[in-house]
Amino acid sequence: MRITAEAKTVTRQRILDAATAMFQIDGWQNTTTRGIAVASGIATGTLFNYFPTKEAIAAALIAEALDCANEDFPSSQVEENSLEADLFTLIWSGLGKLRDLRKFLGPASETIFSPLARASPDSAGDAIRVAHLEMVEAVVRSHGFPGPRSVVAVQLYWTLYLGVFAFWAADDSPGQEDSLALLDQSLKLFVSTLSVDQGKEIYGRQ
Amino acid sequence: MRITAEAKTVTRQRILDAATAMFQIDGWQNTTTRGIAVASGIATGTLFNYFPTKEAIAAALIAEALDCANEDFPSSQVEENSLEADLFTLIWSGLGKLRDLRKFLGPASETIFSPLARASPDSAGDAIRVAHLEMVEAVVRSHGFPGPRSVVAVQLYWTLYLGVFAFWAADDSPGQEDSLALLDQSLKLFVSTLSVDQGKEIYGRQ
DNA sequence: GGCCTAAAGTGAGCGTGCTCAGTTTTCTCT
DNA sequence: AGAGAAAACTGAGCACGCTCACTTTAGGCC
Repeated sequence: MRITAEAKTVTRQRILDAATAMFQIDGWQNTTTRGIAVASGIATGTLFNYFPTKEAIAAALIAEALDCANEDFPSSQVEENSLEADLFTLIWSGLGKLRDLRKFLGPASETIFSPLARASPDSAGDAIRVAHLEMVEAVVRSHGFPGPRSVVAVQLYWTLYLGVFAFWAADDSPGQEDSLALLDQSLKLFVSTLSVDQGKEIYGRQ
Repeated sequence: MRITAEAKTVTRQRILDAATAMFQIDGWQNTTTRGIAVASGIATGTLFNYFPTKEAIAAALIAEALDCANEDFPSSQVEENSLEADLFTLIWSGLGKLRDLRKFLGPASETIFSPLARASPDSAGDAIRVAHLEMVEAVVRSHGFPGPRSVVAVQLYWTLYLGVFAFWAADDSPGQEDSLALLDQSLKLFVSTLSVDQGKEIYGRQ
């Protein structure tokens, strides 16, 4: 069964490669599962032996890129960095890895990441969300904040992250500077809620 | 053409009524456009003379409810209220009007509101977003903050609002108290960014 | 090699959301 | 009222994502 297993990973990769190319050229909507299957040299049905849904294909591409960024992260961590700076590095490098996929990420992610429709908790994007939140949790703890966060705090973080993600995916400002500003702002807000959670009403407004 | 026009509004309402019932009973996914058409006593094709997409039907229901809340709002405004309190009233009463639709709002809104997929700017949910943002803009101005907001500020608000909306739609805590907490927190954050805008004049008026 | 089991692959077919050429109804004008 | 134009309605049909009963192939065992 060794040869078969190898063949499967090869086929899987052929699917991902074909999908990447087709998504980039024709966009998310115009790329059909039939098309991906043909381009990968397999039948339609076979495609769904590898990925349960069309979204799962995109999710696999995204997960791969973000995992790569997550692995890079610890080495780029510097002790003196603030929590904000560390989170910034983590998130921005993640987005960097996704740059090639950016053009079709918006439409594709709609179904994958949407915080709405929690009805299907085992969806394709759930693993990505959990993995990312674990990374963030680790970073937050490493800066001396107590864990685990409350439901509200986690929800707030994920909301802000998705907002940045969505904005970045469609951001055509030079160097994505608008996205940088939004990320900066969003992280400030998130970090400030952590202080409130701790019980210190540090967070002053007005 | 007067009779026809009346007949059209009647039919339109029959569609909306049938859709509401079916969405509530069978859920968003299990309700088909064919089914709605039959229940409304029209052909499938005719349904799409009234609403361009399935999402547009749900969007119409949502828009109706929110418009209703928007109309109620000015009367419930008290001069001494803080900006935060006013926004809270506006948003919470909007969600209140949506209570009946709550069960299927999540799945339906996914496609309607997703901040991702900005590719189709004339989508069904766009009008709702614009209308809501105008209301918020008006409230913010009435409290002495300068408008119009920067792209980043607006994006941030909409992100937070969607986060609250999504959480609320799936929130089964008694009295939706978790949603209340999240909304409270989110509004604090948003208001604080307005202050920052004013102070540093980075993202401020144009 | 010659079986046998299970894994892998297949593609016709199902149920969607949505379209559009053709039909029916409604309104206008004389 | 009758004819013509415009508006509204119709449902067969398309393309899609996905399924599943079936066929083909691979690997272990004698």
